[in-house]
Amino acid sequence: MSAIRHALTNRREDDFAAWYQEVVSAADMAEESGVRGCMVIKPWGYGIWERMQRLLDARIKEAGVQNAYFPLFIPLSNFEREAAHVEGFAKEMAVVTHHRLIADGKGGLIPDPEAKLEEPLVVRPTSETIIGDAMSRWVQSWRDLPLLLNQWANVVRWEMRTRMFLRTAEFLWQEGHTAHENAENARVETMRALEMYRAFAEEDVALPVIVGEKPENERFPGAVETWSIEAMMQDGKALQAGTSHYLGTNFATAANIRFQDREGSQQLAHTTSWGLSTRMVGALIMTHGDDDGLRVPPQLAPQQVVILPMLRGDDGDGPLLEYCEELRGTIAGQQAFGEKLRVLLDRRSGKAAAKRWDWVRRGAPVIVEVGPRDREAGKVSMLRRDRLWGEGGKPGFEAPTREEAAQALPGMLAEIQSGLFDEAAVRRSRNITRDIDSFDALSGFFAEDRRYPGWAEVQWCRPTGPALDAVVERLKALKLTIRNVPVDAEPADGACLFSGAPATERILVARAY
RNA sequence: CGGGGAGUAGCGCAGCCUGGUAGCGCAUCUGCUUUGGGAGCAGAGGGCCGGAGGUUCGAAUCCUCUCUCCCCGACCA
Repeated sequence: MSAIRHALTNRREDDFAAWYQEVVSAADMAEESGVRGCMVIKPWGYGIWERMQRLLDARIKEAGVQNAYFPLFIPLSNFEREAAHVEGFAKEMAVVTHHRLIADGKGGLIPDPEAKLEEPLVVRPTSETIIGDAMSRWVQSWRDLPLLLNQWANVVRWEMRTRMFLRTAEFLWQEGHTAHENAENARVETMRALEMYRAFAEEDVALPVIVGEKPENERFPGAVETWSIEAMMQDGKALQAGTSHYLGTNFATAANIRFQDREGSQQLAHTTSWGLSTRMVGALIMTHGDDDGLRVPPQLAPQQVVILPMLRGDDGDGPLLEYCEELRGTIAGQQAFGEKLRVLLDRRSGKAAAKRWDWVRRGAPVIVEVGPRDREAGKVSMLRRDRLWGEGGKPGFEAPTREEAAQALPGMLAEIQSGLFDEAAVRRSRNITRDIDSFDALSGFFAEDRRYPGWAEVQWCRPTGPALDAVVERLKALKLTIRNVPVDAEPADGACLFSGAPATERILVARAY
Protein backbone atom coordinates (compact mmCIF):
# COMPACT_ATOMS: atom_id res chain seq x y z
CA MET A 1 0.00 0.00 0.00
CA SER A 2 1.22 3.46 -0.79
CA ALA A 3 1.26 6.31 1.68
CA ILE A 4 -0.50 8.49 -0.85
CA ARG A 5 -3.60 10.18 0.45
CA HIS A 6 -5.74 10.67 -2.63
CA ALA A 7 -8.06 13.61 -3.17
CA LEU A 8 -11.09 11.39 -3.83
CA THR A 9 -12.64 8.73 -1.64
CA ASN A 10 -13.59 6.34 -4.44
CA ARG A 11 -11.00 4.42 -6.46
CA ARG A 12 -11.51 3.69 -10.13
CA GLU A 13 -10.66 0.05 -9.67
CA ASP A 14 -13.08 -0.42 -6.75
CA ASP A 15 -16.24 1.18 -8.08
CA PHE A 16 -15.93 2.94 -11.40
CA ALA A 17 -19.53 4.26 -11.40
CA ALA A 18 -19.19 5.75 -7.91
CA TRP A 19 -15.80 7.19 -8.84
CA TYR A 20 -17.31 8.82 -11.93
CA GLN A 21 -20.03 10.51 -9.92
CA GLU A 22 -17.55 11.67 -7.35
CA VAL A 23 -15.42 13.31 -10.03
CA VAL A 24 -18.44 15.12 -11.46
CA SER A 25 -19.23 16.66 -8.07
CA ALA A 26 -15.72 16.94 -6.60
CA ALA A 27 -14.42 18.66 -9.73
CA ASP A 28 -17.35 21.05 -9.44
CA MET A 29 -18.62 20.24 -12.92
CA ALA A 30 -22.34 19.62 -12.50
CA GLU A 31 -25.08 18.75 -10.05
CA GLU A 32 -28.58 17.37 -9.97
CA SER A 33 -31.36 19.79 -10.82
CA GLY A 34 -34.45 18.22 -9.30
CA VAL A 35 -35.83 17.65 -12.78
CA ARG A 36 -35.55 14.06 -13.88
CA GLY A 37 -32.53 13.48 -16.08
CA CYS A 38 -31.60 17.14 -16.27
CA MET A 39 -28.45 18.60 -14.74
CA VAL A 40 -27.07 21.96 -13.78
CA ILE A 41 -23.72 22.43 -15.48
CA LYS A 42 -21.54 24.48 -13.14
CA PRO A 43 -18.93 27.02 -14.26
CA TRP A 44 -15.96 24.67 -14.34
CA GLY A 45 -17.86 22.00 -16.27
CA TYR A 46 -19.45 24.53 -18.57
CA GLY A 47 -16.07 26.21 -19.08
CA ILE A 48 -14.75 22.92 -20.43
CA TRP A 49 -17.76 22.62 -22.73
CA GLU A 50 -17.20 26.21 -23.91
CA ARG A 51 -13.63 25.30 -24.81
CA MET A 52 -14.94 22.31 -26.76
CA GLN A 53 -17.41 24.57 -28.50
CA ARG A 54 -14.77 27.12 -29.41
CA LEU A 55 -12.33 24.58 -30.83
CA LEU A 56 -14.92 22.51 -32.67
CA ASP A 57 -16.74 25.58 -33.95
CA ALA A 58 -13.50 26.82 -35.50
CA ARG A 59 -13.12 23.50 -37.30
CA ILE A 60 -16.74 23.64 -38.49
CA LYS A 61 -16.34 27.15 -39.86
CA GLU A 62 -13.04 26.23 -41.47
CA ALA A 63 -15.03 23.76 -43.57
CA GLY A 64 -17.29 26.53 -44.83
CA VAL A 65 -20.26 25.51 -42.68
CA GLN A 66 -22.37 28.40 -41.38
CA ASN A 67 -24.07 28.59 -38.01
CA ALA A 68 -27.80 29.24 -37.76
CA TYR A 69 -30.50 28.59 -35.20
CA PHE A 70 -33.75 26.66 -35.57
CA PRO A 71 -36.70 26.40 -33.17
CA LEU A 72 -36.82 24.24 -30.08
CA PHE A 73 -40.41 23.29 -30.96
CA ILE A 74 -41.30 21.22 -33.96
CA PRO A 75 -44.90 20.96 -35.22
CA LEU A 76 -46.04 17.36 -34.82
CA SER A 77 -47.06 17.15 -38.48
CA ASN A 78 -43.59 18.23 -39.51
CA PHE A 79 -41.98 15.60 -37.32
CA GLU A 80 -44.25 12.84 -38.62
CA ARG A 81 -42.95 12.86 -42.16
CA GLU A 82 -40.03 10.41 -42.07
CA ALA A 83 -41.25 6.98 -40.94
CA ALA A 84 -37.99 5.44 -39.70
CA HIS A 85 -37.11 8.66 -37.92
CA VAL A 86 -40.48 8.66 -36.14
CA GLU A 87 -40.08 5.04 -35.13
CA GLY A 88 -36.67 5.79 -33.64
CA PHE A 89 -37.65 8.78 -31.57
CA ALA A 90 -41.40 8.59 -30.87
CA LYS A 91 -40.90 6.70 -27.59
CA GLU A 92 -38.84 9.44 -25.99
CA MET A 93 -40.46 12.72 -26.94
CA ALA A 94 -41.47 15.66 -24.79
CA VAL A 95 -44.73 17.14 -26.10
CA VAL A 96 -46.18 20.61 -25.61
CA THR A 97 -49.97 20.64 -25.67
CA HIS A 98 -51.05 23.86 -23.94
CA HIS A 99 -50.00 27.48 -23.97
CA ARG A 100 -51.48 28.80 -20.73
CA LEU A 101 -51.92 27.90 -17.07
CA ILE A 102 -54.87 28.66 -14.83
CA ALA A 103 -55.51 28.33 -11.10
CA ASP A 104 -56.89 24.95 -10.12
CA GLY A 105 -58.78 26.46 -7.17
CA LYS A 106 -56.54 24.62 -4.69
CA GLY A 107 -53.63 27.02 -4.78
CA GLY A 108 -51.95 25.32 -7.71
CA LEU A 109 -51.82 25.71 -11.45
CA ILE A 110 -53.01 23.46 -14.25
CA PRO A 111 -52.88 23.72 -18.05
CA ASP A 112 -55.90 25.70 -19.19
CA PRO A 113 -58.22 23.34 -21.09
CA GLU A 114 -59.28 26.39 -23.10
CA ALA A 115 -55.68 26.92 -24.18
CA LYS A 116 -55.03 23.60 -25.83
CA LEU A 117 -52.84 23.80 -28.93
CA GLU A 118 -54.58 22.85 -32.14
CA GLU A 119 -51.48 20.97 -33.14
CA PRO A 120 -49.10 19.69 -30.44
CA LEU A 121 -45.48 20.75 -30.62
CA VAL A 122 -42.70 18.31 -29.91
CA VAL A 123 -39.46 19.38 -28.28
CA ARG A 124 -36.66 18.58 -30.73
CA PRO A 125 -34.78 15.35 -30.08
CA THR A 126 -32.70 16.38 -33.14
CA SER A 127 -33.55 18.81 -35.92
CA GLU A 128 -33.49 16.95 -39.23
CA THR A 129 -37.17 17.52 -39.83
CA ILE A 130 -37.42 21.20 -39.06
CA ILE A 131 -34.17 22.05 -40.80
CA GLY A 132 -35.29 19.96 -43.75
CA ASP A 133 -38.39 22.12 -43.87
CA ALA A 134 -36.24 25.26 -44.12
CA MET A 135 -33.98 23.64 -46.67
CA SER A 136 -36.95 22.88 -48.89
CA ARG A 137 -37.56 26.62 -49.11
CA TRP A 138 -33.93 27.62 -49.44
CA VAL A 139 -32.95 25.09 -52.07
CA GLN A 140 -34.36 25.80 -55.52
CA SER A 141 -31.47 25.42 -57.91
CA TRP A 142 -28.26 23.41 -58.10
CA ARG A 143 -26.60 26.79 -57.52
CA ASP A 144 -28.00 26.75 -53.96
CA LEU A 145 -26.00 23.62 -53.21
CA PRO A 146 -24.22 22.55 -51.22
CA LEU A 147 -26.07 24.11 -48.31
CA LEU A 148 -23.90 23.74 -45.23
CA LEU A 149 -25.51 24.54 -41.87
CA ASN A 150 -24.75 23.94 -38.22
CA GLN A 151 -26.50 24.82 -35.01
CA TRP A 152 -25.44 24.77 -31.38
CA ALA A 153 -28.50 23.83 -29.38
CA ASN A 154 -30.10 21.84 -26.62
CA VAL A 155 -32.18 18.78 -27.44
CA VAL A 156 -34.44 16.57 -25.34
CA ARG A 157 -34.79 12.82 -25.37
CA TRP A 158 -36.92 11.32 -22.59
CA GLU A 159 -34.39 8.68 -21.58
CA MET A 160 -35.40 5.98 -19.12
CA ARG A 161 -32.04 5.81 -17.43
CA THR A 162 -29.80 8.84 -17.22
CA ARG A 163 -26.25 9.55 -16.11
CA MET A 164 -24.53 12.91 -15.74
CA PHE A 165 -23.10 14.00 -19.11
CA LEU A 166 -23.28 10.49 -20.58
CA ARG A 167 -27.01 10.28 -21.07
CA THR A 168 -29.17 13.15 -19.89
CA ALA A 169 -32.74 13.93 -20.89
CA GLU A 170 -31.69 17.37 -22.04
CA PHE A 171 -28.23 17.78 -23.50
CA LEU A 172 -26.22 20.32 -25.41
CA TRP A 173 -24.66 19.64 -28.78
CA GLN A 174 -23.96 20.87 -32.23
CA GLU A 175 -25.79 19.38 -35.15
CA GLY A 176 -24.55 19.89 -38.67
CA HIS A 177 -27.05 19.59 -41.52
CA THR A 178 -26.01 19.74 -45.14
CA ALA A 179 -27.69 19.28 -48.52
CA HIS A 180 -25.89 18.28 -51.71
CA GLU A 181 -26.47 17.74 -55.41
CA ASN A 182 -25.69 14.06 -55.39
CA ALA A 183 -24.84 11.06 -53.26
CA GLU A 184 -21.13 11.34 -53.86
CA ASN A 185 -20.91 14.92 -52.60
CA ALA A 186 -23.02 14.10 -49.57
CA ARG A 187 -20.85 11.10 -48.76
CA VAL A 188 -17.75 13.26 -49.03
CA GLU A 189 -19.29 15.67 -46.51
CA THR A 190 -20.25 12.79 -44.20
CA MET A 191 -16.64 11.67 -44.16
CA ARG A 192 -15.31 15.20 -43.81
CA ALA A 193 -17.36 15.71 -40.66
CA LEU A 194 -16.21 12.34 -39.36
CA GLU A 195 -12.56 13.23 -39.91
CA MET A 196 -13.19 16.60 -38.26
CA TYR A 197 -14.49 14.78 -35.17
CA ARG A 198 -11.47 12.47 -35.16
CA ALA A 199 -9.09 15.41 -35.27
CA PHE A 200 -11.04 17.30 -32.62
CA ALA A 201 -11.16 14.28 -30.32
CA GLU A 202 -7.52 13.36 -30.71
CA GLU A 203 -5.91 16.79 -30.94
CA ASP A 204 -8.12 18.87 -28.66
CA VAL A 205 -9.65 16.37 -26.23
CA ALA A 206 -6.56 14.11 -26.26
CA LEU A 207 -9.01 11.27 -26.80
CA PRO A 208 -7.84 8.48 -29.11
CA VAL A 209 -10.74 7.20 -31.20
CA ILE A 210 -11.52 4.46 -33.68
CA VAL A 211 -13.23 5.71 -36.80
CA GLY A 212 -15.67 3.42 -38.51
CA GLU A 213 -19.08 2.69 -39.91
CA LYS A 214 -21.92 1.58 -37.66
CA PRO A 215 -23.59 -1.72 -38.50
CA GLU A 216 -27.10 -1.60 -39.96
CA ASN A 217 -28.79 -2.21 -36.59
CA GLU A 218 -27.04 0.76 -34.97
CA ARG A 219 -27.89 3.30 -37.64
CA PHE A 220 -29.45 6.67 -36.87
CA PRO A 221 -33.21 6.46 -37.51
CA GLY A 222 -33.67 7.49 -41.12
CA ALA A 223 -30.01 7.26 -42.15
CA VAL A 224 -28.55 5.31 -45.04
CA GLU A 225 -25.14 5.14 -43.41
CA THR A 226 -24.02 6.03 -39.89
CA TRP A 227 -20.37 6.54 -38.99
CA SER A 228 -18.88 7.03 -35.55
CA ILE A 229 -15.80 7.71 -33.52
CA GLU A 230 -15.50 5.29 -30.62
CA ALA A 231 -13.39 5.83 -27.53
CA MET A 232 -12.33 3.40 -24.81
CA MET A 233 -13.06 4.43 -21.23
CA GLN A 234 -10.86 3.43 -18.29
CA ASP A 235 -13.21 0.58 -17.37
CA GLY A 236 -12.78 -0.89 -20.83
CA LYS A 237 -16.20 0.11 -22.07
CA ALA A 238 -16.76 1.88 -25.37
CA LEU A 239 -18.31 5.30 -25.75
CA GLN A 240 -19.59 6.70 -29.01
CA ALA A 241 -18.14 10.20 -28.99
CA GLY A 242 -19.50 11.60 -32.23
CA THR A 243 -21.50 10.49 -35.27
CA SER A 244 -21.90 11.45 -38.88
CA HIS A 245 -24.75 10.28 -41.10
CA TYR A 246 -25.34 10.04 -44.81
CA LEU A 247 -29.11 10.38 -45.04
CA GLY A 248 -29.52 9.71 -48.75
CA THR A 249 -32.72 11.28 -50.04
CA ASN A 250 -34.83 10.03 -47.12
CA PHE A 251 -35.25 13.37 -45.42
CA ALA A 252 -35.25 15.25 -48.73
CA THR A 253 -38.20 13.12 -49.77
CA ALA A 254 -40.01 13.73 -46.49
CA ALA A 255 -39.38 17.49 -46.51
CA ASN A 256 -39.48 17.87 -50.29
CA ILE A 257 -35.99 19.30 -50.71
CA ARG A 258 -35.86 19.54 -54.52
CA PHE A 259 -33.79 21.54 -56.92
CA GLN A 260 -33.51 22.09 -60.62
CA ASP A 261 -30.31 20.45 -61.81
CA ARG A 262 -27.88 21.56 -64.51
CA GLU A 263 -30.05 19.90 -67.17
CA GLY A 264 -33.21 21.56 -65.93
CA SER A 265 -34.91 18.59 -64.32
CA GLN A 266 -36.08 18.33 -60.70
CA GLN A 267 -33.85 16.31 -58.34
CA LEU A 268 -34.00 15.37 -54.69
CA ALA A 269 -31.12 16.67 -52.61
CA HIS A 270 -28.89 14.27 -50.69
CA THR A 271 -28.47 15.31 -47.08
CA THR A 272 -26.15 14.61 -44.16
CA SER A 273 -26.22 15.29 -40.45
CA TRP A 274 -23.52 15.01 -37.80
CA GLY A 275 -23.45 15.69 -34.09
CA LEU A 276 -21.23 15.88 -31.05
CA SER A 277 -22.63 16.50 -27.57
CA THR A 278 -21.87 17.25 -23.92
CA ARG A 279 -21.39 13.51 -23.69
CA MET A 280 -17.84 14.33 -24.75
CA VAL A 281 -17.38 15.83 -21.28
CA GLY A 282 -18.22 12.40 -19.84
CA ALA A 283 -15.69 10.84 -22.20
CA LEU A 284 -13.12 13.32 -20.96
CA ILE A 285 -13.76 12.36 -17.33
CA MET A 286 -13.66 8.62 -17.93
CA THR A 287 -10.54 8.86 -20.08
CA HIS A 288 -8.36 11.37 -18.25
CA GLY A 289 -9.66 11.29 -14.69
CA ASP A 290 -7.62 9.59 -11.97
CA ASP A 291 -7.98 8.81 -8.27
CA ASP A 292 -7.38 12.48 -7.44
CA GLY A 293 -10.12 13.83 -9.68
CA LEU A 294 -10.24 15.19 -13.20
CA ARG A 295 -7.24 15.95 -15.39
CA VAL A 296 -8.23 18.46 -18.04
CA PRO A 297 -6.15 18.52 -21.22
CA PRO A 298 -4.62 22.02 -21.48
CA GLN A 299 -6.45 22.72 -24.74
CA LEU A 300 -9.76 22.38 -22.89
CA ALA A 301 -8.85 23.80 -19.49
CA PRO A 302 -10.75 26.99 -18.65
CA GLN A 303 -7.68 27.86 -16.58
CA GLN A 304 -4.44 26.21 -17.64
CA VAL A 305 -2.38 27.60 -14.80
CA VAL A 306 -3.59 28.48 -11.31
CA ILE A 307 -1.43 30.59 -9.01
CA LEU A 308 -1.96 30.08 -5.28
CA PRO A 309 -0.29 32.65 -3.03
CA MET A 310 0.45 31.46 0.51
CA LEU A 311 -1.41 34.25 2.24
CA ARG A 312 -0.98 34.71 5.96
CA GLY A 313 -3.21 37.65 6.64
CA ASP A 314 -0.27 39.87 7.62
CA ASP A 315 1.92 42.60 6.14
CA GLY A 316 3.67 40.10 3.90
CA ASP A 317 0.54 39.49 1.82
CA GLY A 318 0.80 42.75 -0.13
CA PRO A 319 4.25 42.15 -1.60
CA LEU A 320 3.44 38.49 -2.14
CA LEU A 321 0.31 39.31 -4.14
CA GLU A 322 2.29 41.86 -6.10
CA TYR A 323 4.87 39.21 -6.92
CA CYS A 324 2.11 36.81 -7.97
CA GLU A 325 0.39 39.46 -10.06
CA GLU A 326 3.63 40.09 -11.94
CA LEU A 327 3.92 36.35 -12.49
CA ARG A 328 0.35 36.19 -13.71
CA GLY A 329 1.05 38.97 -16.18
CA THR A 330 4.18 37.30 -17.47
CA ILE A 331 2.42 33.96 -17.93
CA ALA A 332 -0.62 35.59 -19.55
CA GLY A 333 1.72 37.13 -22.10
CA GLN A 334 2.83 33.69 -23.22
CA GLN A 335 1.17 31.58 -25.88
CA ALA A 336 0.41 27.90 -26.17
CA PHE A 337 -1.52 26.16 -28.96
CA GLY A 338 -1.71 29.53 -30.75
CA GLU A 339 -3.68 31.20 -27.94
CA LYS A 340 -2.77 33.29 -24.94
CA LEU A 341 -2.26 31.26 -21.81
CA ARG A 342 -5.24 31.15 -19.49
CA VAL A 343 -3.97 31.80 -15.99
CA LEU A 344 -5.83 32.50 -12.76
CA LEU A 345 -4.48 34.12 -9.63
CA ASP A 346 -6.59 32.62 -6.86
CA ARG A 347 -6.73 35.48 -4.35
CA ARG A 348 -9.18 33.82 -2.00
CA SER A 349 -7.96 33.86 1.58
CA GLY A 350 -7.13 30.59 3.19
CA LYS A 351 -4.14 28.32 3.10
CA ALA A 352 -2.67 27.55 -0.31
CA ALA A 353 -2.23 23.93 0.70
CA ALA A 354 -5.97 23.59 1.30
CA LYS A 355 -7.00 25.36 -1.88
CA ARG A 356 -4.54 23.30 -3.86
CA TRP A 357 -6.71 20.20 -3.56
CA ASP A 358 -9.69 22.02 -5.02
CA TRP A 359 -7.67 22.64 -8.15
CA VAL A 360 -6.24 19.14 -8.16
CA ARG A 361 -9.76 17.72 -8.12
CA ARG A 362 -10.85 20.13 -10.87
CA GLY A 363 -7.84 19.07 -12.89
CA ALA A 364 -6.14 22.38 -13.65
CA PRO A 365 -3.05 21.30 -15.64
CA VAL A 366 -0.50 23.31 -13.67
CA ILE A 367 -0.65 24.68 -10.13
CA VAL A 368 1.88 27.29 -9.05
CA GLU A 369 2.16 27.96 -5.33
CA VAL A 370 4.07 30.97 -4.16
CA GLY A 371 5.18 31.71 -0.60
CA PRO A 372 7.26 34.46 1.00
CA ARG A 373 10.42 32.39 0.69
CA ASP A 374 9.79 31.85 -3.02
CA ARG A 375 9.35 35.56 -3.41
CA GLU A 376 12.62 36.31 -1.66
CA ALA A 377 14.45 33.73 -3.78
CA GLY A 378 12.70 34.83 -6.99
CA LYS A 379 11.22 31.35 -7.32
CA VAL A 380 7.88 29.52 -7.41
CA SER A 381 6.68 26.05 -6.42
CA MET A 382 5.23 24.31 -9.43
CA LEU A 383 3.04 21.22 -9.53
CA ARG A 384 1.97 19.38 -12.68
CA ARG A 385 -1.42 17.69 -12.48
CA ASP A 386 -0.21 14.84 -14.70
CA ARG A 387 2.73 14.19 -12.37
CA LEU A 388 1.04 14.91 -9.10
CA TRP A 389 2.83 12.52 -6.78
CA GLY A 390 6.54 12.70 -6.04
CA GLU A 391 8.69 10.84 -3.55
CA GLY A 392 7.25 9.54 -0.29
CA GLY A 393 3.61 10.01 -1.19
CA LYS A 394 3.94 13.78 -1.31
CA PRO A 395 2.99 16.16 -4.13
CA GLY A 396 5.88 16.41 -6.57
CA PHE A 397 6.74 20.09 -6.48
CA GLU A 398 9.49 21.63 -8.54
CA ALA A 399 11.13 24.95 -7.72
CA PRO A 400 12.12 26.90 -10.81
CA THR A 401 12.71 30.64 -10.83
CA ARG A 402 9.79 32.79 -11.77
CA GLU A 403 11.25 33.44 -15.22
CA GLU A 404 12.07 29.80 -15.83
CA ALA A 405 8.55 28.82 -14.85
CA ALA A 406 6.91 31.32 -17.19
CA GLN A 407 9.14 30.29 -20.07
CA ALA A 408 8.64 26.59 -19.47
CA LEU A 409 4.85 26.72 -19.37
CA PRO A 410 3.99 26.68 -23.09
CA GLY A 411 6.14 23.62 -23.66
CA MET A 412 4.93 22.02 -20.47
CA LEU A 413 1.28 22.43 -21.45
CA ALA A 414 1.96 20.94 -24.87
CA GLU A 415 3.71 18.04 -23.15
CA ILE A 416 0.77 17.47 -20.79
CA GLN A 417 -1.63 17.54 -23.74
CA SER A 418 0.30 14.94 -25.71
CA GLY A 419 1.10 12.94 -22.59
CA LEU A 420 -2.59 12.50 -21.80
CA PHE A 421 -3.23 11.36 -25.35
CA ASP A 422 -0.33 8.91 -25.28
CA GLU A 423 -1.40 7.46 -21.96
CA ALA A 424 -4.93 6.86 -23.27
CA ALA A 425 -3.67 5.49 -26.59
CA VAL A 426 -1.34 3.01 -24.89
CA ARG A 427 -4.07 1.87 -22.56
CA ARG A 428 -6.42 1.37 -25.48
CA SER A 429 -4.04 -0.57 -27.69
CA ARG A 430 -3.12 -2.77 -24.75
CA ASN A 431 -6.79 -3.61 -24.36
CA ILE A 432 -7.86 -4.40 -27.88
CA THR A 433 -7.47 -8.04 -28.78
CA ARG A 434 -7.35 -9.16 -32.39
CA ASP A 435 -6.75 -12.88 -32.05
CA ILE A 436 -10.25 -14.12 -31.23
CA ASP A 437 -11.44 -16.52 -33.91
CA SER A 438 -14.43 -18.29 -32.38
CA PHE A 439 -17.57 -17.33 -30.55
CA ASP A 440 -16.47 -19.46 -27.57
CA ALA A 441 -13.21 -17.55 -27.39
CA LEU A 442 -15.22 -14.34 -27.49
CA SER A 443 -17.40 -15.54 -24.58
CA GLY A 444 -14.30 -16.41 -22.64
CA PHE A 445 -12.68 -13.08 -23.31
CA PHE A 446 -15.72 -11.23 -22.03
CA ALA A 447 -16.41 -13.59 -19.11
CA GLU A 448 -18.27 -11.90 -16.28
CA ASP A 449 -15.39 -11.88 -13.83
CA ARG A 450 -13.11 -9.95 -16.13
CA ARG A 451 -12.93 -6.50 -14.69
CA TYR A 452 -11.46 -4.72 -17.65
CA PRO A 453 -12.25 -6.81 -20.72
CA GLY A 454 -11.51 -4.10 -23.26
CA TRP A 455 -12.47 -4.56 -26.89
CA ALA A 456 -12.24 -7.33 -29.44
CA GLU A 457 -11.71 -6.85 -33.14
CA VAL A 458 -13.16 -9.86 -34.91
CA GLN A 459 -13.97 -10.91 -38.45
CA TRP A 460 -17.44 -11.35 -39.88
CA CYS A 461 -19.29 -11.54 -43.18
CA ARG A 462 -21.58 -8.53 -42.72
CA PRO A 463 -24.92 -10.31 -42.46
CA THR A 464 -28.12 -8.35 -43.00
CA GLY A 465 -31.76 -8.67 -41.95
CA PRO A 466 -32.63 -11.69 -39.78
CA ALA A 467 -29.06 -13.04 -39.94
CA LEU A 468 -27.78 -9.78 -38.47
CA ASP A 469 -30.53 -9.84 -35.84
CA ALA A 470 -29.35 -13.29 -34.79
CA VAL A 471 -25.77 -12.05 -34.41
CA VAL A 472 -26.96 -9.06 -32.41
CA GLU A 473 -28.91 -11.39 -30.09
CA ARG A 474 -25.93 -13.65 -29.51
CA LEU A 475 -23.77 -10.67 -28.65
CA LYS A 476 -26.46 -9.23 -26.43
CA ALA A 477 -26.36 -12.36 -24.29
CA LEU A 478 -22.75 -11.37 -23.52
CA LYS A 479 -23.82 -7.74 -23.03
CA LEU A 480 -21.84 -6.87 -26.13
CA THR A 481 -22.54 -4.56 -29.02
CA ILE A 482 -20.91 -4.00 -32.36
CA ARG A 483 -19.27 -0.59 -32.08
CA ASN A 484 -18.25 -0.05 -35.67
CA VAL A 485 -16.38 -1.35 -38.68
CA PRO A 486 -13.03 0.41 -38.30
CA VAL A 487 -11.84 2.05 -41.48
CA ASP A 488 -8.22 1.39 -40.55
CA ALA A 489 -8.62 -2.32 -39.81
CA GLU A 490 -6.68 -4.91 -41.78
CA PRO A 491 -8.59 -6.66 -44.57
CA ALA A 492 -10.40 -9.85 -43.55
CA ASP A 493 -8.39 -13.03 -44.04
CA GLY A 494 -10.32 -15.67 -42.12
CA ALA A 495 -13.76 -17.01 -41.31
CA CYS A 496 -16.78 -15.14 -40.02
CA LEU A 497 -16.95 -15.54 -36.23
CA PHE A 498 -20.70 -16.09 -36.38
CA SER A 499 -21.35 -18.10 -39.53
CA GLY A 500 -18.02 -19.66 -40.41
CA ALA A 501 -18.34 -18.33 -43.95
CA PRO A 502 -15.43 -16.41 -45.45
CA ALA A 503 -15.17 -13.09 -43.62
CA THR A 504 -15.46 -9.83 -45.50
CA GLU A 505 -14.37 -7.30 -42.88
CA ARG A 506 -13.42 -6.72 -39.26
CA ILE A 507 -15.69 -5.28 -36.57
CA LEU A 508 -15.12 -3.91 -33.12
CA VAL A 509 -17.08 -5.64 -30.36
CA ALA A 510 -17.34 -4.23 -26.83
CA ARG A 511 -19.48 -3.40 -23.84
CA ALA A 512 -20.67 0.15 -24.23
CA TYR A 513 -22.15 3.18 -22.53
C1' C B 1 -40.75 1.17 -17.76
C1' G B 2 -39.73 -3.73 -14.21
C1' G B 3 -36.66 -5.36 -9.77
C1' G B 4 -33.63 -3.56 -5.68
C1' G B 5 -31.56 0.54 -2.64
C1' A B 6 -31.65 5.65 -0.93
C1' G B 7 -33.44 10.89 0.17
C1' U B 8 -32.14 14.07 7.68
C1' A B 9 -27.13 21.12 7.85
C1' G B 10 -22.87 22.72 2.05
C1' C B 11 -20.74 17.23 1.89
C1' G B 12 -20.73 12.23 4.25
C1' C B 13 -23.83 9.82 7.70
C1' A B 14 -26.50 8.15 12.61
C1' G B 15 -31.42 8.41 14.67
C1' C B 16 -36.65 5.18 12.36
C1' C B 17 -37.63 -1.33 14.25
C1' U B 18 -39.83 0.22 19.94
C1' G B 19 -43.56 7.93 18.07
C1' G B 20 -42.08 12.40 23.06
C1' U B 21 -39.15 19.50 20.89
C1' A B 22 -32.77 16.92 15.79
C1' G B 23 -27.46 14.52 16.39
C1' C B 24 -22.15 13.20 14.72
C1' G B 25 -17.78 13.94 11.41
C1' C B 26 -15.92 17.15 7.69
C1' A B 27 -16.79 22.01 5.79
C1' U B 28 -18.33 27.32 7.31
C1' C B 29 -17.86 31.68 10.86
C1' U B 30 -15.21 33.98 15.34
C1' G B 31 -11.01 34.03 18.63
C1' C B 32 -6.22 32.33 20.06
C1' U B 33 -2.05 29.46 18.65
C1' U B 34 0.56 27.67 14.32
C1' U B 35 3.05 28.88 9.62
C1' G B 36 6.44 25.57 3.10
C1' G B 37 2.91 21.71 2.14
C1' G B 38 -4.48 18.72 2.90
C1' A B 39 -2.86 22.85 10.79
C1' G B 40 -4.36 22.68 16.37
C1' C B 41 -7.56 24.20 20.39
C1' A B 42 -11.98 26.67 22.01
C1' G B 43 -16.56 28.67 20.82
C1' A B 44 -20.57 29.80 17.30
C1' G B 45 -23.97 29.72 13.14
C1' G B 46 -26.65 26.58 9.95
C1' G B 47 -32.01 21.67 9.05
C1' C B 48 -40.31 23.23 8.81
C1' C B 49 -35.85 15.40 8.44
C1' G B 50 -37.61 15.33 -0.47
C1' G B 51 -43.10 16.73 -1.05
C1' A B 52 -48.53 15.92 -0.09
C1' G B 53 -52.20 13.52 2.62
C1' G B 54 -53.49 10.28 6.85
C1' U B 55 -53.20 7.87 12.02
C1' U B 56 -52.11 10.15 16.91
C1' C B 57 -52.53 14.43 22.50
C1' G B 58 -47.86 14.32 19.80
C1' A B 59 -44.65 11.95 13.52
C1' A B 60 -37.82 12.30 10.98
C1' U B 61 -39.97 7.72 13.18
C1' C B 62 -46.25 4.36 11.67
C1' C B 63 -49.71 4.19 6.92
C1' U B 64 -50.93 5.90 1.71
C1' C B 65 -49.66 8.57 -2.54
C1' U B 66 -45.96 11.28 -5.12
C1' C B 67 -41.08 13.47 -6.73
C1' U B 68 -35.81 12.80 -7.25
C1' C B 69 -31.20 10.01 -7.16
C1' C B 70 -28.19 5.29 -7.33
C1' C B 71 -27.54 -0.07 -8.92
C1' C B 72 -29.35 -4.22 -12.18
C1' G B 73 -32.49 -5.12 -16.41
C1' A B 74 -35.32 -3.50 -20.74
C1' C B 75 -34.81 0.67 -24.07
C1' C B 76 -31.37 3.89 -26.49
C1' A B 77 -28.58 9.14 -30.85
